[in-house]
Parts: sequence; C-alpha cells; structure tokens
Amino acid sequence: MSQHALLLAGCKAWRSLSCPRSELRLDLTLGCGQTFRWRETADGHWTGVMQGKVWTLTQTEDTLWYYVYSHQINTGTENRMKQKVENEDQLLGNMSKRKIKQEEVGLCIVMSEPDNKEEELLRDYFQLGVKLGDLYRDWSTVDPHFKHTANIFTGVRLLRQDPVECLFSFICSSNNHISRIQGMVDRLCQTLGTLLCKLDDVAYHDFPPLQALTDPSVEMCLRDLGFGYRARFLQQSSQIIVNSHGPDWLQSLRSAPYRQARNALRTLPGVGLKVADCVCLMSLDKFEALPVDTHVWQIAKRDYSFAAGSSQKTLTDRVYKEIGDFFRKLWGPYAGWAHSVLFCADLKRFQKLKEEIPVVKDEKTELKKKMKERRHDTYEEKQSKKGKKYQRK
DNA sequence: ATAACACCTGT
DNA sequence: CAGGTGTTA
Repeated sequence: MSQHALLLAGCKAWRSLSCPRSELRLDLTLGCGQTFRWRETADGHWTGVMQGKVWTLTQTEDTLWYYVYSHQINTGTENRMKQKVENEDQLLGNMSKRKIKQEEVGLCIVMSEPDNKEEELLRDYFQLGVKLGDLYRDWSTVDPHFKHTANIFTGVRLLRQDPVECLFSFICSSNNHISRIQGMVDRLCQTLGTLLCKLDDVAYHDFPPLQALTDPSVEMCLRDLGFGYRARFLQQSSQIIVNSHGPDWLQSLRSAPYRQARNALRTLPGVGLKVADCVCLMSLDKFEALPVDTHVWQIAKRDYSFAAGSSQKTLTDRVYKEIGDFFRKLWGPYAGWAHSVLFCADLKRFQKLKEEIPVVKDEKTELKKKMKERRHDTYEEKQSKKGKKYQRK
C-alpha cells in the first residue's frame, strides 16, 4: 500500500475546497518552473513541501483536494545525519513487516488535526483571491495571440512562494534548465533542510533556513553537490542578508514598491535582473515584474514581431527593459501573470497539449495580421475605454 | 552606458 | 550551448 495519499483509494482524510480547473491547473502551475519542489507522485497527484508541511494535491473538475501529512517536529541540526540513518533502518524494518510505532521519527502515519488553517495556507499559496478567469478575459481582449494559447493553457497561476526558498532556488537557475535546478534544490534541502517525513522511501525535507546557509563551509559543501560557481553566491547572499539586513529583510520587501524591492535584491551576489524579477513576481507580490530570459526574448520576436535589439547576440540590459515594458504596456498591472502563461505554453514538456488543436498556416498569418493592426491597442487604452463607458452611464 | 567573456555542469 | 551574473573592455 502506497504511503503517498491517493484520492481514489478512498482515504477519508482528504479535504477539499471549491476551485474550478479554469482557475487552477496543478500540472501547469506546479510544473512550469516557478517552483522546483513538487513532483507528480501518482497520476494527477502532486506531492511537495510548503509552509513546513508535506502535502499531496489533486483536483477534479470543480474541486481542489488536499492531504497534509503529519510529522514529528524536529528542530535539531546536529543530529540530522544520525536521524537519517535511523530512518533508513526504520524503513527497512517497516518493509520486513515490523510494527510501525507512531512516535518513530520521519514516518508519516497520523493525520494532523483538521482545521481551516491549512485551507488558508493553500488559498494564500495559490493566491485564489486573484480571479484568473477575469484576467484571462482582459488579456484576451487586448492580445489575440494570448487568446489563442489561453484556450489550451488555462489555469496557469503564480504561486505566492516563500521569499527565501524563491531567492535561493533562482540563484541556482543561471545557465541552467528546470530539471537540473530541481535536482540541485533537492540536494540542497536534503543536505541542509529538516527532515519532515518519508513516504514510499522518498524523504521530504523542508527548505533550509537562511541561517543554515551562512557558514563559510557551505560553499565547499554545495560545490560537492554540483552547484558549481553558484555555491559561493548562495553562501555569500545568505550571509549578507543575515548579517547586514536581518533575517526578516526578504519578507519585508513585500511591502516595498516593485523597483525598490528589485534594486534591493540586485545588491546580492548572484542576483541580476532576471533572478530579481523572478523573486519579485513569485514571492514578493510584484505582479508587474516580468522576468525576461532568452526564451521570453524568442517569444517576443516570434509571436509579437518584437524587433528592438534583434541585432544583439546576447540579452542586454537595454533589450531586457524594452521587452518588459512592451509586455507591461500590452497586458497591464498583472503582466507577470500573463507572461507565465505564455512561458508555460512554450515549454517543451507541454507541447503535446497543443497537438489536439493544430494551427493551420492561414490562421497563423491571420493572427500576425491582427497583431499588427492592434499594435497600438494596449491594456491601458482598453481600460480608459471601459472608463468612458462607465462615465456615460 | 553598452556589450563580449569566463564561470560549472550536463546533454 | 544553456531560462544568467560579474567582470572588464
């Protein structure tokens, strides 16, 4: 019997909240590279760590189901390796039909007490207060290309992630692709994070606290784990935050204006424009932040006839700014959210979703024509038109 | 201010 | 050659 919870297995400990698939698609939202902590552990079932708890999530047409595993709180740092070994022993014991005791560390047996706090955590994490359907409708009226891809890629929403996890994960992202970043973040948590529980031989660790990364020995440790030159960035950045700003500094940037927060992040080693924008958008509530990488650059050129800087070989700061401004003008204050939809739709792993509805050549050229005609028709202008309507009453 | 180049590692 | 940053012309 699987230790990972399965909805179809009829376990009563599942809880749910109302949430249509049009507002949230777990596969797209958790697999598009904004978080590196979730895995599809069974068909449509996603297991990961959030807010110091291990969760399994799945969904039906109008419902989001969640299961929270209980675990022993374990704050010690020095005994972790020892515990890890003990846990392996326990698991072996488990497999040889030894009776599992509830108090054994690292095994998930008892459900936590039901309460609505966990639902609140989920609502906050998925930002369910943001009405994605309304946003899709707005973006579709100003952007025919968005409208086209939005038909297939519904429910792509931004997570409200922990700023520490977000920052240190994205420092790892330079010159890198999603699957390798996942592996690196995995090893980081496994080595320096608290063990929360173990399911089917898979260990789930919390993301390490800032204080676990500040020691100078961390750099060599991470180099051994295959972090390369990024190892120093992680150690240095954590040290600067703790020593010069204070442990709550990152969190406090949530109440700072976008540009101010981004500039603050940029002072950290390993944090350039792109990483800073990722952290702003994905953990600091800055929804106009729009991370531009070579991939987004390709999208701008291919789907929006974006010409500026096309002679450049690399993505310069100038082109970075222009692409961001272009999309912010087109999509408005939630431009970062719209960007993530197109980014997701362009990932190789999701290309098969498009196969059902092949785009004929005529339709493609038709779309481009529309784009050119409406080049001036931006989000802002659309909003002001709406305003006029209201004024007339 | 703007644009190449080294940096780690995997593919 | 990569979903990038820091350094240096």
